[in-house]
Amino acid sequence: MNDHSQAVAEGPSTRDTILTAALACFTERGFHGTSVPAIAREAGLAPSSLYRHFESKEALVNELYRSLKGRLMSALAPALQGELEPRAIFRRFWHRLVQLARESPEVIVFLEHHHHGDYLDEASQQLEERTFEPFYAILATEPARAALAPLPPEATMAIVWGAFSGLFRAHRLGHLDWDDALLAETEDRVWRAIRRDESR
Amino acid sequence: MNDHSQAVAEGPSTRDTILTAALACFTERGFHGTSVPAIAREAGLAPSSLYRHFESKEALVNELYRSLKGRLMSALAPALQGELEPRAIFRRFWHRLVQLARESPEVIVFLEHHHHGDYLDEASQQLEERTFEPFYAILATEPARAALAPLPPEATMAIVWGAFSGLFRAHRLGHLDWDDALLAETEDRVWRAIRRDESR
Amino acid sequence: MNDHSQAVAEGPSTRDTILTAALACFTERGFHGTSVPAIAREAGLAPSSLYRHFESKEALVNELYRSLKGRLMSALAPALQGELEPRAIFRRFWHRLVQLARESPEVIVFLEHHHHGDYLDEASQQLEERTFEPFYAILATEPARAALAPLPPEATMAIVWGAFSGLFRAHRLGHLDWDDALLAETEDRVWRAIRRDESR
Amino acid sequence: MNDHSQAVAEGPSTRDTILTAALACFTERGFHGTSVPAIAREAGLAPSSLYRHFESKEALVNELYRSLKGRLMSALAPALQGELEPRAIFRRFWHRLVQLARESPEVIVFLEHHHHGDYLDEASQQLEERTFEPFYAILATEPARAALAPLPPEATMAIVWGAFSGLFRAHRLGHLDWDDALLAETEDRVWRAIRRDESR
DNA sequence: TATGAATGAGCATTCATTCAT
DNA sequence: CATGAATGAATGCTCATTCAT
Repeated sequence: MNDHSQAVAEGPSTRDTILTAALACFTERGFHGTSVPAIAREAGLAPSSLYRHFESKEALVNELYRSLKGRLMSALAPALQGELEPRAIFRRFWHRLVQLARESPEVIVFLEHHHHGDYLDEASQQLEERTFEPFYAILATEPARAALAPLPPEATMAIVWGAFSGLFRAHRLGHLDWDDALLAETEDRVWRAIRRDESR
Repeated sequence: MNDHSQAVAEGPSTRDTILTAALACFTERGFHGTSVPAIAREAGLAPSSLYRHFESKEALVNELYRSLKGRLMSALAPALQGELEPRAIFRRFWHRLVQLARESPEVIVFLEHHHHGDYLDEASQQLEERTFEPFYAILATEPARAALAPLPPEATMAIVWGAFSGLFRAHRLGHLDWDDALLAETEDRVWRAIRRDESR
Repeated sequence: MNDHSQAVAEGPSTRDTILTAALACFTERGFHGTSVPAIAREAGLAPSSLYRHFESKEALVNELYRSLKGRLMSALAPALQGELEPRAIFRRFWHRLVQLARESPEVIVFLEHHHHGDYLDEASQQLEERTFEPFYAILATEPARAALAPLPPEATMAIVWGAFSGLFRAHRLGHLDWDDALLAETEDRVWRAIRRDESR
Repeated sequence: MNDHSQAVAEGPSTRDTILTAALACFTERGFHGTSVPAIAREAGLAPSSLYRHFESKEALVNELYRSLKGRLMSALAPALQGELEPRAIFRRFWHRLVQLARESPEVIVFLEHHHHGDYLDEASQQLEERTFEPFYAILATEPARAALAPLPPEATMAIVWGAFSGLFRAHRLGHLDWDDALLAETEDRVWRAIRRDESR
């Protein structure tokens, strides 16, 4: 059951320690504001040791970026499972998003801070494009078109994500207490922005 | 008419040249990603010459930050002049915002990118808080409370600014053509998000 | 007469100080064995100051290489002026070479040590090819062909330069006192190696 | 016939693999230009594994240096066996040298490149001095003194080795095709440089 | 025997800044 | 006012080496 014969309580791998440290640093100060020694310090390693695990600082952000995009995508994916009625999908989408933001706010902060840096490689940039692909696919379906305002899909997504991001930031800065009531209320509000007028 | 006795066609002051160059650099690569030599190059000066006009790189961002916050604030201020009916205020607010984003997108990009960097001094941070003060004041008035959804003012502002910011970013990335029709449509959409249900 | 109105006794330019320091270091330890801080120390500067004068360590070696190749070439050039009889040319060639080796042995050491390093750029490598061009041209003339052994020109040059280089090295290591007598004797000896048998 | 009881087809020992890899690297880039990881890569080992076989990078060059000096010395030794007439000795000496250069050019390149590096230890440096000892001994004998030009023995050796080295380098760079004819011709030429005038 | 992990020292280079001119 | 020269500090990264496994 374990690759050792004894059930040792293994701590996180060095690699993961570094990723966690890097996430903290990049989130707080951005890519250029974070030095490799700073990450190493946070991880409790010598700077040179980072290079056994990552080829370069750039390779490190990219790895992190992809990993967090992955977490975002898999957090959102279940929103498309179950009842496919637009209103329900949106509700699940918003709830998943808020849940992720509550559990792992650094994921959101990092991703908001790091899209389109020139240090992101091709793979990361392509991933960026693909993040919302399944949702764009849904937006193109007939039921969705019937339920939603006749906006370009990108505009719809921009409003939703933008509103979420604005609320998240206000919460982060302590301006807003994002409790369940507010969560429900804002979800409803954003839905009103994007739904077709006569719809529920 | 001129501060010199002769009517010389003066270009922008060196100081302004530097600010413009710095805006371009900071907007593209962020504070930590921008070096003083890079700004100097953009401004057509020697790096050392910058220090005749600004005490340090930090002083420069702060000055720039305040100047651009000022531009944002004075772009929005007229939204509060004239008819004070909430719907109308919001319409003017949104239109002013989009107009600024069209004319000087760097202002928006810079401000979105640079709030809450640790290089911002006390004055800048206080300015950040005060940006929307007059609008928060309006939100507190009776007519506004009657017209708008019963959200915390910060939530209302977060939704509005967030949606705008999301649309702006999509436009910047070429995902969205933000023409007048879309401007009008999105304005209406965001209004629906924040208005009290039964209101227009 | 001077670019300043006063006849100031100017020391060598910083640039030249660096080149001299670099020559000493590269000669003693080679390119890879010489660190930029070492050169800076030798030049009495901070390491970072080197970069105001040279773009990189590589740019520095290349500059040095070209400069010393130039000194070698202009030391040898006069060997082709005056009487063009092969024996006389060779004598002048050898004397010039030895004179340079006596006055500036580092030039010879450096050039012997640094041809064909992978840090030499295109320009330097082309210069390497051209060093002996005028002498190859002479070797192709009728009088030279008549006076010299029927060897490929490259073989003739290889023997001459090789013998010189061997003697120079022995001298450097203290194995040989290269006085005028030995100079004359070795010149005669090398000539015997390359002359046509029946010639003087 | 084998040091194991079974007739296993053993490849070269790891130690030899390392020496071979190191030879290739040092020959191409010099001591300081070659990193331990580079040697390890060439040898198909992990860098740390080198230290099981050699105490340090310096110990490795020194071992290599001595081994190759040994190969040079034993390649030349037979030149002193058989007929001891100076002309014949020289001919065998030259032929042996060229043969070694053809079979194992890296030996020559390495030795030319690595005499007198400061990383050579006492033992290696003493070996350097002793390389040509038997030939210096011969040069001191009566028959040799009678047959050779009255040059200091070091000068004679310098001319011979230098000429060889020059020809070898020209060959390496592709400037010269060192076939048997040229071999014979150059041998004759160098002999003419060092023989006493009236001798054959 | 071989290796993966780790690290202190060092390297080439850039940066923000100062200062004499 | 503008600059060239200079520099201490720091950056991203590599290296030679050690050690536990």
